[in-house]
Amino acid sequence: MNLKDDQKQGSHAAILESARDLIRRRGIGGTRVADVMKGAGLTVGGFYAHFANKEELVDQALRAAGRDLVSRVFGSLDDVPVRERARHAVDRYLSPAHRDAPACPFPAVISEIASSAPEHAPALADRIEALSARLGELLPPEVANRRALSLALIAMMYGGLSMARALRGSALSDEILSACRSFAGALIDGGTAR
Amino acid sequence: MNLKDDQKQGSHAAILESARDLIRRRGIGGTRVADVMKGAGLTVGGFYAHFANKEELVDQALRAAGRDLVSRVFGSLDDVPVRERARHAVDRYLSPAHRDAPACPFPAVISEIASSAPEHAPALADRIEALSARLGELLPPEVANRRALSLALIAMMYGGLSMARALRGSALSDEILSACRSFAGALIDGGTAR
DNA sequence: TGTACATCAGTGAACGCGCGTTCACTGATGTAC
DNA sequence: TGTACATCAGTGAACGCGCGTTCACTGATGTAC
Repeated sequence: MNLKDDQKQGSHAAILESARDLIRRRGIGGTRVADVMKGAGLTVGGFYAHFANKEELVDQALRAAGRDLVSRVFGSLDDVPVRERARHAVDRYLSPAHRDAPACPFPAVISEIASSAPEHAPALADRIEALSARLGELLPPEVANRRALSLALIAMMYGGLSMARALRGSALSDEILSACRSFAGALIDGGTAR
Repeated sequence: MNLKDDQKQGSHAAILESARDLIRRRGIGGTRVADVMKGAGLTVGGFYAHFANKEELVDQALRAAGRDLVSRVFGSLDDVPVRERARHAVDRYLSPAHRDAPACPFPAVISEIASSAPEHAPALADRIEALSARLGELLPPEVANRRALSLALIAMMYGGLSMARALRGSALSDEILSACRSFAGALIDGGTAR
């Protein structure tokens, strides 16, 4: 592993990082290869020495961003009481802070996958499975139908965050986040009694 | 009102209808002006006699599609018992049939509004308000916090449908829809007891 | 150690294509007399 | 009623721009001897 290789590896990581950031903020269609490279401190031409094409970059960026989300929003909850962990994670995801500086790529990307980029559906499915498995672990111990509840919660979290992002700056945006936090909490707690 | 005017009005309506259909299926970015006109049985050039630009078309199409949704998915529930109406509407929205032939433009559009088409945010806000008002009316009479519950339900419906559409064709897609139907129902019924 | 050559990450201009928009033109409908 | 002209919805080719991709080139790093 010589200097050249180190350099190339570093560039590769920087390109991926830049892509993740842009995709989160602008979606797939809104992310330009030239901008990704600029964000990594490079110029367009070099891109194709790192990735076969934009599609490959997007796929890898989506998977990386999804992994990141699981560990950042749903991780480090060890010092939170067991039965409050899920609620904690949900509140974190549905916070105004997360709306404004999203760590989650899905809101910007799911509808594109549905309507114009079906080639990324497998990456999405993988990430949703991972997310739901993780959220399932966080649910209070008595919950029986963990998987179904996780999926429904993810739908509400994703849906609420997406709408809130689209309406950023309005009172309605905050209202949606808070309504979702409150009823997601009700589902988590109610779930313990069923 | 002569023949020419009739003709132009008819074309105008056909263009809007075609745009609504394409937007629902492909989103804003995926909808080409030329395709819209083709769908209306016309050619590109004539478009600008009807709309100032693509943006104006999209805005009007979104508003029309939203109105349509409210009346089609949340309408004609008169013969359903009062306390089952909301559940009925939610089930209809979250059905596989609606996933595959969407009457709802939001899944294809919300993330675009968030990331690259903020000019349509007002149209979206209007439609969400209308939807939540309508869903609020359908909730069982005892529900207190109608507005918050409506918003949370809309988030879950929208989120679930969007994910299901992106994953169309997989078992996970059906699973998400059914999980959302079930927990939306729990929220509606649980809401009556609170 | 020094010299000549090879490798290869990155540059930046150019290419091709798709798509929104423009515009000169057509032909059917409407109006004047 | 018929004829000449005006209007105007719609046509289709062309334009301009943005963006993904290509490619000849540069210059720094690595290798052979």
